[in-house]
Amino acid sequence: MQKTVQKRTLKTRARLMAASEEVIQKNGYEALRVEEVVQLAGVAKGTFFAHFRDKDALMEIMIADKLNACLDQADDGPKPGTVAEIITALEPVHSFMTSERYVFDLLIRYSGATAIAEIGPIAYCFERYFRVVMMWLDAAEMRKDVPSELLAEGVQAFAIQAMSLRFCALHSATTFTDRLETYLKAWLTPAR
Amino acid sequence: MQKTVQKRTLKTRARLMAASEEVIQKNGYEALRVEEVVQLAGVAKGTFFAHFRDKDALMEIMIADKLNACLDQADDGPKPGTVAEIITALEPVHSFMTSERYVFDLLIRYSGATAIAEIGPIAYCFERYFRVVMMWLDAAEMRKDVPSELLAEGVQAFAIQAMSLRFCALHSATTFTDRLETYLKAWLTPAR
DNA sequence: ACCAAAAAATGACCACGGTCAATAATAAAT
DNA sequence: ATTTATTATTGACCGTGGTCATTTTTTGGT
Repeated sequence: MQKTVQKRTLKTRARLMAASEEVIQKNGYEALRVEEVVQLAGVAKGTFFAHFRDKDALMEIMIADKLNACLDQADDGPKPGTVAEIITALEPVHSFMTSERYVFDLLIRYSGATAIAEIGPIAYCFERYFRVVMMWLDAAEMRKDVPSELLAEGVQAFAIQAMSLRFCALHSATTFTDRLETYLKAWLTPAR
Repeated sequence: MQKTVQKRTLKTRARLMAASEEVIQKNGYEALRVEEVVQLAGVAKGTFFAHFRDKDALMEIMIADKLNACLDQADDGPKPGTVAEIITALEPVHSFMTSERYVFDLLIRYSGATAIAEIGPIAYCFERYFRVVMMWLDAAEMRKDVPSELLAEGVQAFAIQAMSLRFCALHSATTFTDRLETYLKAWLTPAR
């Protein structure tokens, strides 16, 4: 049982990803068509699906890539110590996550892995988001009656809630930042 | 400008909904095919789309229907006063929401209205969920440093988080109920 | 250099949601 | 009762994601 991977495989895959990147650059994520990608990459349709389980699998990779870049940015900057600073530090992340409705929906759908074996790139990003925030909280002046893992999970939950409402006309009176700040102050520094 | 609605319209619509109900009973929401519904209802495919904008629009209605029944149940029962009681009271609601991955995803996707004019049946359910919880919280012994609207929004955010993780193999060590209880205790009755 | 086996690529084909010009049924006007 | 305008239905057709038997390319052994 040998299972050599030919170098041509990597080349084809690279071509497909480059083509995808180009297509996304042009019209955004939602408008991406597999047909257009394979045509630009100069391969047959079947080849695409030999490299990616389905269209979503490609999207997961492309979106997680960008999201990781945003998380790098958040990770490299100065450690935020207050709620306002945390929100500012996460701004690029949240901004990308809500850049397209399609992107947000896909992120939510793949935020948890369905099976242990296949923790996807997006689930990994959420894990990273969680860890980054938890580290910040550990060093910051926040409530100490509950472990910081719990606090970080809560930050994630509230961020998702605030982002959801960003798409919602009913609640657009309050801005995303204001809403998230209200949530996080109440969550991280309760008065009682 | 007259716009009479023929009675045959109502009849056709009722047939379509009855057929949908039957199909869903048989194989669940995800497996529903428009073709199967129209065949069972004895109408052409085009007729379906004259009655519902798209497949999702039908799903919204069918799912919101069931969800409203669950909310009725929660609303009619005795008012819960503690975190544990609140979770118990909401159990039928959460149970239905996570009965199928497909259902949960659709709920999240339509939880907020995209435009004021078209607040859909699912967005309405979420509004209802929020109001029911807020009323309970008003009468319960919870933190009073923030308004109960905020508390209720938080409960919703945490419930969604806990439900998301229910689908996630990585976090399946903790049960849904335990996790939600941990969240809500920390949110509603912080020690400081 | 040649051959057999494994890996990769191909494109015709299918499933399914959704559209629309054409047709049929109904209601309103005379 | 007949005509006209409005509303509802039809089904052939399309776009797009995804499949799979077949063909082409690569690899390793001799």
